[in-house]
Amino acid sequence: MRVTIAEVALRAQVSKATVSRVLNGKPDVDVTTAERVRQVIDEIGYVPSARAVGLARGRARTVGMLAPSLTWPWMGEVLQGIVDTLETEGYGLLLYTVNRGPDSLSQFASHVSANAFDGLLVIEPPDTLNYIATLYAQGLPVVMIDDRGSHPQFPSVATTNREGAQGAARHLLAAGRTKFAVVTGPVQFGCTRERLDGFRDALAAVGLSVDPRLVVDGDFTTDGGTVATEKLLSTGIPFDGVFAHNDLSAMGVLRALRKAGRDVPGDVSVVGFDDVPIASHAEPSLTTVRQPLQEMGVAAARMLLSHFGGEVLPEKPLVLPTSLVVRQSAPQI
Amino acid sequence: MRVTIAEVALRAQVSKATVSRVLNGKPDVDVTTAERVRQVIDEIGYVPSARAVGLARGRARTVGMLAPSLTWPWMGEVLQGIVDTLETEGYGLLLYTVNRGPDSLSQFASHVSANAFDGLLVIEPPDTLNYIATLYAQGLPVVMIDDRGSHPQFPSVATTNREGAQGAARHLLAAGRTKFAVVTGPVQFGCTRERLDGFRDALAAVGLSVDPRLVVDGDFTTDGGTVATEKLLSTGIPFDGVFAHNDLSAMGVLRALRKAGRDVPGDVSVVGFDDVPIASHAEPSLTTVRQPLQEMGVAAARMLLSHFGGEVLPEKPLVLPTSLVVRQSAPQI
DNA sequence: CTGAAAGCGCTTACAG
DNA sequence: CTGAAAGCGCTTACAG
Repeated sequence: MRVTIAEVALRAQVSKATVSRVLNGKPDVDVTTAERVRQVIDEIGYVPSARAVGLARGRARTVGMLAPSLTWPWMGEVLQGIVDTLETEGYGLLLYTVNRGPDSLSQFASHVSANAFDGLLVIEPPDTLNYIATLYAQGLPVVMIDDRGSHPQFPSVATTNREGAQGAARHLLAAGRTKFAVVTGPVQFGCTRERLDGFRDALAAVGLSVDPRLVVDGDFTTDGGTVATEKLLSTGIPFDGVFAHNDLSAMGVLRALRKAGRDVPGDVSVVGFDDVPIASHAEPSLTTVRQPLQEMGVAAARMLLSHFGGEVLPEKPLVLPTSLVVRQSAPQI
Repeated sequence: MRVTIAEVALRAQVSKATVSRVLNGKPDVDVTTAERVRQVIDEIGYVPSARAVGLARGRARTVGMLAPSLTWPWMGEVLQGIVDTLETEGYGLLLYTVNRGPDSLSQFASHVSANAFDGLLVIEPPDTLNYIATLYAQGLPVVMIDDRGSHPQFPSVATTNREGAQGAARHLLAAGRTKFAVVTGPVQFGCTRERLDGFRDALAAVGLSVDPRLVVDGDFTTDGGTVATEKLLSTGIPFDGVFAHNDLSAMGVLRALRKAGRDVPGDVSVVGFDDVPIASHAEPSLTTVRQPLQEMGVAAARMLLSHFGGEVLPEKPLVLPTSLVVRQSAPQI
């Protein structure tokens, strides 16, 4: 049988209200009474029912997390940051992915309506930005981890795509590279434009530019990176530095260059973006612009928690800086 | 303001009890009454409060998941299998990791006591087997995803470590390899023993064996694999096939062999275990024993769900078969 | 400082 | 077939 607050009240010879006060650290409880209640609680190992507390208070002390996929190489980092942060405050994390077609999303929607969680953390599943915006407008606290430069109209945590790309360009320049190629991310992503712009900006600052024929669309996959590189090679235009918009693409770039007999970094330097675990295991290991994924998860979770604590959610995105991780594919000179 | 069952009852001109009956598909409701209630529900978009339903019924329709780390390369696969399965049945997943020291676990314990979830899925965090066993003994439905051959005294899903290792051995034999080395997993793990035994068994069946000096302890990390391989090479004993007990180790093996000037698979064939995403991106790509991670997650979740449906949890582990994935590091001959 | 009572939003015997 | 009432296990004004 479950131990309830009534049992505690009975044994401590007080009312349930007083037990509740002690439990929640309310003021105006006699010190000795409080002590007695605490003893009883320890003795019988009482823990309040999460559901009953939630129902009475109207809050679940639970956060929902919406993620398009759990198998992406960097998702674990973000999740880990989130879970660690929430657990510290005693909050639970309800995990949703919506990759089982249309009724998948409607099921999620019903959990929202059922008030299953107090706030939502989201990594944008395809084509759900409007939906999320609606939820936010309806009063659900939402913080998005903006991995693709969507710049939503609600609170979010992002990273410095532009500055990160600038850093990549400067690093390649410092290594003496002058002829650049770019394998982009999906064109519809904001981060793709930002990374491209940043890269070009830094080159322009020293009077250089990227030959438009050496900017090839990728799709953030390894195979896409391979195909893109084959296209680059087939132009016959020489290049000695490649900036891939994510690490998976960069892996494909490495593979294609190897197949073509180009030495990395001897003939060509390669820089990726993300710093997923694979990056350090690549051959050669990958120089890349590190996204602070775990920190972004932590920041998003903190934002939501402090909102529950009474603070307003910031309108502007919280932007955490990238950093360049130098490895063999584009070594320091 | 939240729409409640009372509102529906009022508009449909019935009692809350009747609305509840319609909601839960109970028999003995007049067809036209039921229809009227359903219309009102649709009209005002009523969704029952998860907390209130949970409190009244004593069940949360939520499953807890305890995982030691979310950043392991294969964790995403397992999680994805679990979440997909639970979502299909409308169950939520509460995610816990307990890697913030001792109070981390006690916080989890209090969520257990608070009845925050109806059942627990677990990938064993270090030294928690007894604790989990206690929870199961106290009546919490538990299913463990046994990734390390712990063979717990409660329901679990596992894979064929022994047979998988046998397959690795046979594959190497078929490729004409005769002198074998092994980089093991942590010695205290059951799966390490099973993989070692299986490998030896298959060799013994054709009258071969592994030189004991060529069996080196690894620790399931890439660096551990590198160190182990350097030890193997320093023995001066020739070998032409390496079986690493997981893929991360195998990556380290590849790296060390490359550094030592040994060609893979020309001089040495290498086989790993797991088939994590990195495996296909290794250079050369890694032949490995595939663990059906996502399927194991699905199976564990299904087991729990059918238990909620009234079935008893099976005492024996559910064992899903491994399969050999042949890539360049140990090609088919 | 403390208790009785109402309320959170449902479900479930019990009557009819 | 349907409703009134009690109950799930808490919290929170309201009195005193």
